Amino acid sequence: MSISSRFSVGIHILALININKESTTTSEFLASSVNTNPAVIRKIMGMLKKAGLIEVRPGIAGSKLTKELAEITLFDVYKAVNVVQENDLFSIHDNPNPLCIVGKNVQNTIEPIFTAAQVAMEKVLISVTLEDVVKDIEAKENIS
Amino acid sequence: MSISSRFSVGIHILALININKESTTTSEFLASSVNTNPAVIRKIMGMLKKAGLIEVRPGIAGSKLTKELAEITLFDVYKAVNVVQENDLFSIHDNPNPLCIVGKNVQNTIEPIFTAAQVAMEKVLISVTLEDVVKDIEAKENIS
DNA sequence: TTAAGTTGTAACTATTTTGATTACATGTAT
DNA sequence: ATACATGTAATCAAAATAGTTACAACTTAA
Repeated sequence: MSISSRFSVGIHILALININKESTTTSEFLASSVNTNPAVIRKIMGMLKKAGLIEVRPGIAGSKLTKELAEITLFDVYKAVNVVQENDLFSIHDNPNPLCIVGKNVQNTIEPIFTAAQVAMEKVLISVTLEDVVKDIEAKENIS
Repeated sequence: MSISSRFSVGIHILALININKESTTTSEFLASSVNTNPAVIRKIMGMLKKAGLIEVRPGIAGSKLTKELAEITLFDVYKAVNVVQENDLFSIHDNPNPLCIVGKNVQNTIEPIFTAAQVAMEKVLISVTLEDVVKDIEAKENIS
């Protein structure tokens, strides 16, 4: 099972809003770039808005970032689009048998390990900003 | 979305086979400790067997580990039970529009970042052995 | 003030995965 | 031969994903 593509779509949306900042970036325009439905885009934009990453207003076409690219990390996007809950990257089977030494203690033994693994992953996301992403997109474009 | 509990159940199974090594550990016994169905246990045991972590034979009750506890990492279990595919912890939306600078390049830009995040998580799993887990389970048991 | 265009959101759908369950063939040992 | 285990397939309900349609609410401009 994979983490929802809402995350990569969220990154795509934010990068494109920035790159396209001289024009108005509507959900329809974004949808044609992402290759999905405008309603899907609007739903994700609603999450990005709720997280304070973008400004969008009913009836008004377009949207813009509320912060500088360098001030938005991929972790911010990841949290915004709600793809992995706090301390819930790994699920642990519940109600193991408390009469068994293993059943009684596995959960408490495993949980901190799973948390550490999740945190290590999230730290990588914290270390990358949208500025890094956009610069890399532009660099790749110039090469090709 | 969370990573399947097959992983935590796999750890539970291996730990219990070891702790119970003086007796025979049947799928029914394991099922009662994990609190699930024996067929579920057998399916996961089949994966652990295929990965070379345990010995089980048709018709013969019980199973044992093929290696020392200290030689089995949680990463081995994680790979065995097939909960996350290689380079596929995060899914990326496909067929973005190649006529858009972002659509054309996001995938290639994002992929290495996602891979790095996944690897960071997996490194934590590599660093923990079943011996660590079993010792912690026993320590918790002695305290309580 | 009406018309056109956009966002916000709900409802519905197909697909996929999970985890549980039942059933039974296959294999082993007494 | 009987009893018991494992191996495995088929089936099911529940949950999440991603797409689609539809429409209300809002804004702007003619």
